Formats: sequence, structure tokens, C-alpha cells
Amino acid sequence: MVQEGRSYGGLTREERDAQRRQRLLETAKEIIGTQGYAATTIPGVCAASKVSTRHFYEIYPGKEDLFVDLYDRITADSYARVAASLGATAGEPIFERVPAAVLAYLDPMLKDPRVARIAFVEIMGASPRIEKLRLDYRETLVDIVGTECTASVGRGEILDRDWRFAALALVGAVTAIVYDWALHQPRSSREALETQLADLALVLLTADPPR
Amino acid sequence: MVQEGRSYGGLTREERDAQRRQRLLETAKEIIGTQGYAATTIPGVCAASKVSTRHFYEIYPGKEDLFVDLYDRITADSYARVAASLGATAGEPIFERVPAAVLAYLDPMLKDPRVARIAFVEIMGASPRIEKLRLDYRETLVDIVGTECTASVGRGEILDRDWRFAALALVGAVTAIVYDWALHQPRSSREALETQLADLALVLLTADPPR
DNA sequence: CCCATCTGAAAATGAGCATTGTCAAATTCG
DNA sequence: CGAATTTGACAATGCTCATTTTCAGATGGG
Repeated sequence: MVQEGRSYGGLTREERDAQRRQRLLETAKEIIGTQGYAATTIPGVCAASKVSTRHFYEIYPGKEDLFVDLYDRITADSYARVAASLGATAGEPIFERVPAAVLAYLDPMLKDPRVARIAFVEIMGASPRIEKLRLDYRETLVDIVGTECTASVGRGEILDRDWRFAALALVGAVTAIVYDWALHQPRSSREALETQLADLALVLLTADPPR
Repeated sequence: MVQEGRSYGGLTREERDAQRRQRLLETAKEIIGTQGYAATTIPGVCAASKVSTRHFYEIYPGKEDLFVDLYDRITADSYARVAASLGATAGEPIFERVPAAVLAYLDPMLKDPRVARIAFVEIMGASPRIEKLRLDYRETLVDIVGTECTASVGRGEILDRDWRFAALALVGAVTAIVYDWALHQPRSSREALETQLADLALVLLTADPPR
């Protein structure tokens, strides 16, 4: 059981736990992002993290919770980037804001293929709880797109449409493309991909079907 | 061990095996498409199928093989529909052919939410072998799109572009949207969704970015 | 220095399956 | 009919973890 807590190795209990949690998260990113969630075991993560299983269960209730924590952090990071991007482009036309926000969101996945695999593949259908988490987060994203685009419609920049449909299409398309890009070697430059992704976002949110 | 085989219950060995396989596949569709692959157990599938585990292992080497067989059949069905659709619209403009082919592909998923879940969610990252299967099948699809569109470019109907990128975007977008539609109740009519999907396909394959 | 905490390693426990084996009853065919 | 097959139910096995517990040693406050 966890006692009151006193200093050890020059660190407080909180600091020691934080370091162990940090190592666990880093290892989880490596193993889940490389071998997949199904192939991930607690003893495996603990061994690679230099954390005893006893300490693991002092930090997390179970295996699923580590994955949830990892995914929460990845998502929170991307969402913060989106918020920052939207804040930085406030007042600019939607043609600037949306592509910038999309690329801000994707930055962590473009930098690290393991993150792309976790956020776009391993997260899917891993468990009922995690699936709900994924869908809830995505709903937030859909709402953001809807809000921004509706405001843009009000400014007369674009025509109104089914924003939920458009947002889901954007998320799905971007997911498939980035994961594919992260997987393949050799691949086009990140700059080239970002140009294509920005164009894609614009097309999906503003193009009229060529009837 | 499996003997030479003789009639039993008025059926040959092949027929008996085929019926058991049929029941297993139907049950697997129900359980995987409802509870998810991770929550699927052999004893569970066998009990619901009225097939003993002993017979299961006479038909399939293991659990993963049942899933592979199920996914193979689902995919083969969709691919056959695509081929039939493309054959039926031969000679027509790409603006007719592609939306028709996309809807042909999606028909089984639009008819049965369990199929949508299996093909679009449960299949992802289930295991290395299954993930490879998914990516290989998707590559075939990408090739088909590329072939059709390149031919259309030759006919002067559309401008050339990165067809692999466009195809991946289309597949990713359609996947996310159809699964979302299959999941939500209440939802728009199938006809309305199909119109949106057809427009989406055209936009992704033919629209120029509004620079 | 003394003792309560804390730590890493490793063993112990136990659950949940996948997979295999047993067997009595049912069926077929010579 | 009677031997050989086939069947379904179910017991038995074994393995892979998740989770808990043990324990000897390290550390720190008083």
C-alpha cells in the first residue's frame, strides 16, 4: 500500500511517480506504436520501462488505463495545437485557417509514425471504452469544423452544407493518407504532403460537386 | 482425424462441412460485428453456431483463420460488385462510373451495420497478418481507381493528378462516413447518403483546389 | 544508529481462453 | 444385424498473461 510519502533518491513521491509514469508512457508509445496494442503486455512494458509491475499497479488500475492515458495525451496535444492555430489565424479567411489547423493537428503524427499508428489504427476497436473515447474526441473535432465553417458561411466566404458529413470525410481521408505516408518508405517530402493535405481540406470544405 | 468420408444425415462430408462453415461464418459476422474481434472467443462462436470445437478445428486452423475467411468473403463480395458495376457502365463517362462503383462497393455495408463495423473498424490492427491483408486489398482498390481515372484523363474528361493520394482520401472518407451512418440512430435515408457519397467521390477525383 | 519506508526483482496466484482428447450415442452401409 | 464412422457434449491440458504478494536490500528522518 502507498504510505504517506517521503523523499527517496532526492525526489518526492510525486516526482518519483511522475518519472515512472513518464517512462511507462514513452515505452507504451514505442511498443503500441510498433507492435500494436494487441501484442502489448504489462510485463513487457514494465521491463522496457524499468518499472516493476508492483509500481505499475500503483500508478494505473490496469492495462487499458495506460493506453487511455497515452491516447488522451496525444489527443490533448493535437487539440491544443488546433486551438493555438485557430487563435493565431483569427480574423483570416477560412481558406487560410482550416488548412493551417489541419496541419497543426497532424504535426505530431507527421513527426512520429508511432503516433500516427496509435492515433489512427491501434485506437480503433481496441475495446468498448477506448472506442467510445475515440468517437467522443472525434465529435469534438466535428463540432469545431462545424463552428468555424458556419461562421465562414456567415461572412459570405463559402456556401453552407452538411458540415458533419464534410468534417467526417476530412477526418477519414486525412487519417488514411497520413498513416499511409507514415508507413511507406521511401515517401514524398513532408512539405509536398502538407500541400496536398491543405488542398484536400479546402476541396472537401468548399468545393461544389461538378454536376 | 478426418476419415475418408461417408454420407451422414443425408449429406456428404463436404456438405456437412460446408454447412458448419456457413453457420460459423454467420455467427462470426454477428459476434465480431456486434461485440468486436477482441471480445470474440472460439467457444462462444462454436456454441452460438451449434458446432463443436472439435469440428471447428477440423475446418479452421485457428481463430484468426475464421476472421480471415470472413473478411475475404466480405471483400470478395464488394470487389465483385465493383467489377460488375464497372462492366455495366463501360463506355460511360467517369462521372457516372466512379460514383456507381463506389456505391456498389458500399452496398453490403449499407445493408448491414455489422459488415460495416467488421470491414471498417474491427479489421484494423487486429493482428499483423490481418493488417497486411487489409492493406493489400486496399492497394488493389487504389490500383483500380488509378486505372479508371488515368483512362478518363486519356479521354480528356478530367485533369491528371496523384491518383494514389485521391484514392486513399476517397477510401478513408467513405469509410468514416459509412461507419458513422451505420452507427447512428436516427439517421438520414440511404438514398440521401448515397447522393452525398456520390458527390463526395466526384469532388475528390475531379475538383481543383480553389487557390 | 534505528526503524519505518521504499524499491526492484522475482515468485505466486488465478483467470481466461485456445486447443486437444474422451466417450457414449446416433447413423450408415455392407 | 454389426462393424465402422460420425457426431455433439464435455472434460482435460496447457499456455499466456494480468494482477498480487513476497522479500531482501537500499534509503532517509529522527
